[in-house]
Amino acid sequence: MAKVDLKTLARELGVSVSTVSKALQDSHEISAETKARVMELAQQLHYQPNPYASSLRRQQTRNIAVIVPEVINHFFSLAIDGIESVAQASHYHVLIYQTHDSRAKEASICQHLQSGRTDGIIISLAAEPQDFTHLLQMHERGIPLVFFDRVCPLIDTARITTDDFASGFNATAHLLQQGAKRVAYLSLAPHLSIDRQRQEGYLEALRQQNLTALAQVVYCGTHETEAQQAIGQLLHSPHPPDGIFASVEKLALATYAVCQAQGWQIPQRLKVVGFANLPTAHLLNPPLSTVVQPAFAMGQQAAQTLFTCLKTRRPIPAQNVTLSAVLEPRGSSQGFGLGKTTGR
Amino acid sequence: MAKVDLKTLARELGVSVSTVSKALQDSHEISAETKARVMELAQQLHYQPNPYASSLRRQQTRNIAVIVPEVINHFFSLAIDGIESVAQASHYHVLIYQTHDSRAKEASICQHLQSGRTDGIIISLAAEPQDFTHLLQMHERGIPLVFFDRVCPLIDTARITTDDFASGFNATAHLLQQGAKRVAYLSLAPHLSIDRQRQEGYLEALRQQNLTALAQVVYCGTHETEAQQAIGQLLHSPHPPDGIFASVEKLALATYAVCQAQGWQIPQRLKVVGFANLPTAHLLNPPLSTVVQPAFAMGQQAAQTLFTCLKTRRPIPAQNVTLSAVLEPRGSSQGFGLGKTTGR
DNA sequence: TAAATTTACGAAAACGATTGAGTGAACTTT
DNA sequence: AAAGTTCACTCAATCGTTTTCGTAAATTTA
Repeated sequence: MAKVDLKTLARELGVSVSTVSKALQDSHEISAETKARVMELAQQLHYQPNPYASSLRRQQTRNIAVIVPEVINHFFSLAIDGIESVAQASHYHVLIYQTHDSRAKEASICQHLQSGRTDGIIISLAAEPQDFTHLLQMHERGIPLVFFDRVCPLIDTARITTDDFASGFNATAHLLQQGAKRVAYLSLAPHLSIDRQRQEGYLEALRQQNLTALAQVVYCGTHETEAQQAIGQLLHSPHPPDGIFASVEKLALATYAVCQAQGWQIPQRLKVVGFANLPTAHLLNPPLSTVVQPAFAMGQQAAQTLFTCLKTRRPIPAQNVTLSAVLEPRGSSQGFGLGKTTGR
Repeated sequence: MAKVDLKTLARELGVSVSTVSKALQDSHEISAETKARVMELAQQLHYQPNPYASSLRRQQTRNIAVIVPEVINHFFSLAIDGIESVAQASHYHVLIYQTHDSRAKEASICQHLQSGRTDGIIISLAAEPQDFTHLLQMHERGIPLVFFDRVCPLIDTARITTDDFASGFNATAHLLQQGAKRVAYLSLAPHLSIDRQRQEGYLEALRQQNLTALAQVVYCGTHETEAQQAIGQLLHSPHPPDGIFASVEKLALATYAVCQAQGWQIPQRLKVVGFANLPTAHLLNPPLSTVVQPAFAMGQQAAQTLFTCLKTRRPIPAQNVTLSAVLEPRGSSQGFGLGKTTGR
């Protein structure tokens, strides 16, 4: 089948290219009759306007970029799901990029996106120690930017997050309430916005119980094996913890793996709570107590924020949108004789 | 910061636009000295060619589309991971679309992609009963198409799959070997390529043990709650199974959920094997025996196939690439006194 | 040294859609 | 009925690159 463009339609109908173009955009300068004729032929020949010609002329692409550490993380794939849903409804197209938590990759991706390939960017930062020049550069170029979850504090734009401090506090308080005395905090990358805030919440919960002296923050990094090593060492330290608050899903699972390998009973010997969006949390052995972020809604929110600004051609306002995460207590943090936690 | 295009560079350097363009492409018609001057200024001003102008002229976009049922399925997110990795290395950009298993959405997405927004498409089909006209239309228009996992048998192009028949056979044989007598097959959508083949394998395994009479195929659909209902009914039928082979991850998890809710012990009362790419399979209660597909490699393979054809501007050859899935036996299918299955 | 070739660049026409300005004809208005 | 409006189009420039063709000058060849 040959390609069909405006010229094709125009020739076929015996009118000019501009008439066809305007008719398809329902312009008032075109008569109802002509519009109908144009529309019909367009339908019949399955005419689709070339988005690149259109982009070039209009200076907008209807593409957005989504940059995340990795798509195989349930939190991020849920967020992408949310973004994609809104995008499809708003007739935007979603480009996906992964940083694998590398700053260099993140920077390189941003570099490429300076070209105008997208109308805006939704990003959750890589864990690797950062300078933010690549982001600042984009911001200065006026490329609309929306952060979610792992945000950049230096750039004044929209930021969609959850209440990490409160979640950190609640998770830790819950562990203490269930009878844990020595709760350790597993950190992914200490300079990451979410990590810092969750850690602050954790520390505050300890402080309120005068347990600050027992605080223990363990840096685990982004690599599975390193994380397991760090956790293994923690369990074999002179004063091992009896509770663990994992700041991210990966670390909660690493804890399970280490405990399984070394025969530590959860929750008898070690109570565990972790941030996680696992669909299998309640099927684990034991069911994992989680802090669940509304990842899908965050994605939707981020996309919505971006699209409304794009539509009105206004720059993104510097606003923080905070959704709440919920603590779902399950078997992995269950204390004994101290009241119940629901099973599910 | 003002936008910088070829004209800017040309003006600044006192040469023509075409010279700059050619210099940046390292054309032989430009002297080494001029090239150097152009390159330097381009670097300095962070020049990025406008991809849409370029696409328009060159008739290729360096975008590809990936259409999957949903990104929050570990199999698909792993595949996307693989695709994105190859794409980034090959300087392609990846557009993501979800069908949520709806034929209408799939058709609508395909309709939009006729516009030339992408150079090619990688797709895994929606589960909903299909006619394939939207796919045939794209194929006729000459849009390069690569299928993975859920393929379309009617279109002669590249198909990346796993050996579903063998996997179905092995999974079923394993259940029988572990002592199950009555193995049921949980089907997602009977007209789906993968479902049919896995079912064939299942039936063949029963046949070899003269158990064809006990075959039981249960259609569960794509909805979580419907699936759980169907499974619940199965367990309460006059002759309930003592083994279940779930054709997809979702159904394996639904089985767990139903068993947990109704107190059926796995594997004592019901042995379970399912296709799954869960990172938590070994942490479930009990650990889930899985058929694991090399999702990442499949994604890579699909992308690689597409890119090499795009590069050589040849149409996609009609080839089937079959990778093998591996059966990982765990606690959920463990028999007693009939030999061991490894733990992990 | 005249002719042929190479070198290094510029002019201009695409790619396909959008859009402001221009244009006859039909229709109002006074 | 002359002047002004509206209607329904067409013309042509434009978006930023790419690429073919043309052409002076420099270089090589006969």
